[in-house]
Amino acid sequence: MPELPEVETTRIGIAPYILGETVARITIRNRNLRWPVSRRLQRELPGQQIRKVDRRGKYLLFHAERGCMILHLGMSGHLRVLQSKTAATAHDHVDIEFASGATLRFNDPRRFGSIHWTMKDPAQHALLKHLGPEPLGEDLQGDYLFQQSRKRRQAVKSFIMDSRIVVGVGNIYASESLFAAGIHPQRGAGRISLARYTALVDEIRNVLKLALARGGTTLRDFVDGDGRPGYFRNELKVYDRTGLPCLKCGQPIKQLRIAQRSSFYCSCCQR
DNA sequence: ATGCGGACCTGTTAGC
DNA sequence: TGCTAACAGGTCCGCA
Repeated sequence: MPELPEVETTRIGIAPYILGETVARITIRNRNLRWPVSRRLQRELPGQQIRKVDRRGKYLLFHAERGCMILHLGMSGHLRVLQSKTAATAHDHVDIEFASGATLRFNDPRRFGSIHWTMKDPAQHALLKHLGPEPLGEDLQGDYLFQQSRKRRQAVKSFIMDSRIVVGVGNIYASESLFAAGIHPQRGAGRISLARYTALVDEIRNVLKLALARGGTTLRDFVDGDGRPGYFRNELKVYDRTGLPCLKCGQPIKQLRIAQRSSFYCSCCQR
């Protein structure tokens, strides 16, 4: 479900309801997410106020007074704020209940998501420590990608989806930004010029920003913290458009698998 | 060191 | 219509 725009849409959607609120209780119905939900979270977060809701890559950071809850939505995870008592349904694994009566509910059918608790600087957490720069910040520049990619034979699509290189570029937006930049997804990362990486960085930003403005992409089931779908699906130029005419040249969009992920491109517009 | 495949899960869809 | 296989928005780990 979520790439960076969906995670950010979720953050923006839920933050107003939980900022400044005090956690009253945490109910865990199924602890077995990608990693077991820590018992320390359940023990230590109640009684604390949520001071800030941040995002790092696709991780959401809930800063409390003493400690930080780190949450990843995985492939199918979803957060909602419920204003009143609502019966749990299938895959409602964790509830963070607030003194106000509101509940932050984590639902995740595939359980690829995870929830962690740290009392240190979350940036030093093992899962966050080695993350690359944010694509919407100043640190991501064409020359950075150019330098990092030298001597790498890996497909450029896998390269930009590597969170150690840059965070937040998932399978949809990798295909979309490579199309916009006119780069073939299978081209070796080390065989792309500085000028083309500069163009690619621009397109990664454009695609992510537009997706964010549309509230993310809803393919099947993504909804934001208020239950609304995202509308970026209407803007997709290549993703899931196999066989349909390229919107630039009219040739049919092609599909191939790169590192076990479906990849979409136009063989005429992308080299 | 880099890069690949496998693994973790359930739900939906395509194809026979 | 019903069964089965393939696939799905992520990413860590272990092995070559």
